[in-house]
Amino acid sequence: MHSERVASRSAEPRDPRDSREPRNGSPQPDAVSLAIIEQLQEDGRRPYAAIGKAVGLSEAAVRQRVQKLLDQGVMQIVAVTDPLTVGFRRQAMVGINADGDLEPVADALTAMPEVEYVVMTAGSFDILAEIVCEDDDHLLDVINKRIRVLPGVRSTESFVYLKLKKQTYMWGTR
Amino acid sequence: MHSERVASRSAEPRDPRDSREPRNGSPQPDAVSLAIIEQLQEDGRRPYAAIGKAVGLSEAAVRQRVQKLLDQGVMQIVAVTDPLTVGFRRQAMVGINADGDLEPVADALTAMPEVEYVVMTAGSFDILAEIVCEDDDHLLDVINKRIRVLPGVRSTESFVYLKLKKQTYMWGTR
DNA sequence: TCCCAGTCTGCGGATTTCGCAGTTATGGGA
DNA sequence: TCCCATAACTGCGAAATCCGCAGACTGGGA
Repeated sequence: MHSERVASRSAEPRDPRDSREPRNGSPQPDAVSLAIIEQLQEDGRRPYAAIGKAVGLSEAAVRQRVQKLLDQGVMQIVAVTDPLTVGFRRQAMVGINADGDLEPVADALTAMPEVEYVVMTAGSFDILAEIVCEDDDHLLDVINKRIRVLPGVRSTESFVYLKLKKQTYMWGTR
Repeated sequence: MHSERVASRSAEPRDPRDSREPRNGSPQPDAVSLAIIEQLQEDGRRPYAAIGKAVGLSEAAVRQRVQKLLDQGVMQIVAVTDPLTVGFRRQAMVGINADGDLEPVADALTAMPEVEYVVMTAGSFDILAEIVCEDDDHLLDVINKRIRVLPGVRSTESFVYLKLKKQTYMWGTR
């Protein structure tokens, strides 16, 4: 039954456009690793043997690949919740405009524990940051006293969450 | 096998104001369950026995509570990645303004596989939606042909992702 | 007081994880 | 082309974990 071995490594094209991605040294996962990630996006606790059966590898091989993906930071296996249902009362997306290099601003945001998500964007905001707080006072404090005073920050605009409708991590499976 | 459940939580079928819930089924997990969630936010594969030691319960009790949290849709255990590092080339946040009831618009967005995140907000956008696509054409198609034509949608504004700086799921631990 | 539903504990048996040694494939370099 | 170093995969036994179940405990409500 080895007639159909999955092209496991560099035998496969691995996408011609991946020439630039030298950023953090984390290479593009190949097709098999993507399949493993998909399995774990469906159920983060799925046994390695079951994953192996699905992607055509032995249990040990899956285990080694998962460990490598975790070590490289390509993937994390975690519990996710809707913060609004577990005690956090105020959540907001904040659009930020800043002068000059955005990196220091983004790094400062990243360092804040209330900030869960930071992304640099093209468009009328330079940075989007998602904030999770316990109440209005807390939220106001973070935005007003900690974000708006960061060097370079020119303006902010806040979008307070009213209801989370969808939160998926299964983009690979469609 | 494992619990194949977990998946079908996207549309949030539960009404937040539902009246009948015995005790623990409430939208507010108790302190012990929150502690369990925190453990699993650090490592989604942490053994039940280790969690039990950390929160002061037996292995079996932890297992039962985790299963209930999963069944209730309070929490999911999944693999998360930065889509930009695993093959998806274009990602964007889209701010949407619409007329009248926003629910149908939000539901339509929720039904789209490229839409990973939908939240109704207060502020100059009514809805924020995060979109994951394979390339520019795909992204344009989703925004232009599928979102902007939804009944009630008045306008959209897109923020294309340049670099994801932070993505955390450990708000509980601080 | 009795009953009931919900939760916890303890405990085997089944399953999974883990570490390791051996084998195979890949990519250069001489 | 040959050969070696590295990386990846497999198989397997031991240890750890998961899982289902039965019994005990608890806090209301009738």
